Amino acid sequence: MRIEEKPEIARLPLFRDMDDTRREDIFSGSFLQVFPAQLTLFEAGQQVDFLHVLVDGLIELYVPGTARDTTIQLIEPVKSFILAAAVNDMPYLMSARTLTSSRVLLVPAARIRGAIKEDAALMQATMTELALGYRDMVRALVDMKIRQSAERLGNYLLGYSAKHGDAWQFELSGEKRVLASLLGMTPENLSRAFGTLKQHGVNVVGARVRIEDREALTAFARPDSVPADPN
Amino acid sequence: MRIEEKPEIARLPLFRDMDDTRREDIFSGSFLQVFPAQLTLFEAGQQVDFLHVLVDGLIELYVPGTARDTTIQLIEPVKSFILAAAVNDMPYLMSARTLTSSRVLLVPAARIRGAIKEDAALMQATMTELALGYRDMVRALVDMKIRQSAERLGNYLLGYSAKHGDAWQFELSGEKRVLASLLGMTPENLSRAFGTLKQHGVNVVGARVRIEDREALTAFARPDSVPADPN
DNA sequence: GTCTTTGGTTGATGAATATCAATCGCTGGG
DNA sequence: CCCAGCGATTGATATTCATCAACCAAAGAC
Repeated sequence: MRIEEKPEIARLPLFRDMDDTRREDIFSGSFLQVFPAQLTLFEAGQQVDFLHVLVDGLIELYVPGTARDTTIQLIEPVKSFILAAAVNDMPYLMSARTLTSSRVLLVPAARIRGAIKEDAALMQATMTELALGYRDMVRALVDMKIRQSAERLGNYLLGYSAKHGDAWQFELSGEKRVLASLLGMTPENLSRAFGTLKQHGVNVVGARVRIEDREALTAFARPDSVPADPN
Repeated sequence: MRIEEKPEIARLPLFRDMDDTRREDIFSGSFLQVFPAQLTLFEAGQQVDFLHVLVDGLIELYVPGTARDTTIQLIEPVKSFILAAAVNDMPYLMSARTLTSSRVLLVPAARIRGAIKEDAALMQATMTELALGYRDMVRALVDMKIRQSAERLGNYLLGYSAKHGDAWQFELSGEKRVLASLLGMTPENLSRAFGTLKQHGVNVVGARVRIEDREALTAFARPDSVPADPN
């Protein structure tokens, strides 16, 4: 891959501050690949070969369970994922599949590990990313423990809005069943949760969500006092 | 603090592989402090000044909520904690309190950050710790999402056993109400969960737990196929 | 020793969520 | 056009869990 092709990748927090020639070196050993929708990229337990960067599309990270999978994170472009496994050469903890047709940059994990040792800025960025990921998981865990389903949905919508320039209306990406799994509820209860939120300033038609009364929604969902890093 | 005082600290995965003189340098700027039980060490949102290493005692990390706190992790000696916040100079995401009288090594965060830049082994160990912490949180989240309360308790007991040399009997550390909060249930339901586990090979008297039929417990609790890192 | 406190347990009840089943509505195929 | 298929929704019911209240048991105060 040539770096000029994807300046957005170079602008990712992970790669932004590192040495230019070293970044180009990393990218020269990487390749961009297109995957169709509903394709499993890797499975939990497998050996990690690549750090992944989603350039375009939508990816679901999930943990396969005997009865039913549970979604851990939805990855939207442009974002790197499974950094934790890649930098430590640990087996994948989760599986990943495309939800829509996606373009993914595959960066050989060994090359990343090598570059981290050489480049202080990359190392710092890696640690920051790992720490942010950790904090995200703590937030998700607390969310799951202290809030009930409609509140979790409300918080998700507020967070989604905040990540997209405080948009007051937007389209949900992916199927609602995936969102339900991400939020730790059944699809049936997600429907009912949307119903509950109607009384708190949220209007939903199909995948289109309108936050018509942000204040009411905020009062209902009681978001974290310390908001998540938007990145 | 002099390094000879606490060789166990030097043997922690985080510090084990780093340069000896640099480690001594870090420790020379640190100090060991004794805290009584039920003392808050720091609160969520505060500025991070120290990386903490629990030398002796028992620490609870929790997220304060409007209605009720939720316990995220119990720290047993010898173990470092809040590394993620310390290395990135982010505010604490959780609060910490002693559950018993505890001795804690306080390592100035700035000194750790400086040493990481200089010492490749320390850097590698830091990244590994961060990644392991991340994975622990993912596990806890999945546990919360896919298992019900008695199963979570069963898994906790199996994990505790595994961490302590596959002991088939042991004393629970800390109050049961804290364990209940850690496992995301009320104290009442923790009692009932122990009752349920009686039928699956677990005998409990007070804080003493005996796993009398590990196979039955395992069958009931269905632990992760990929077990957690014991460290 | 008895009393008081505190954490734990037990039982009764209600709320939240999952499950099961039926139906709706869109979309693609013929 | 009509129908088959699939995701979403709605309703009825079952399960899990929290809440509220009473009680128990161990530990400390006096």
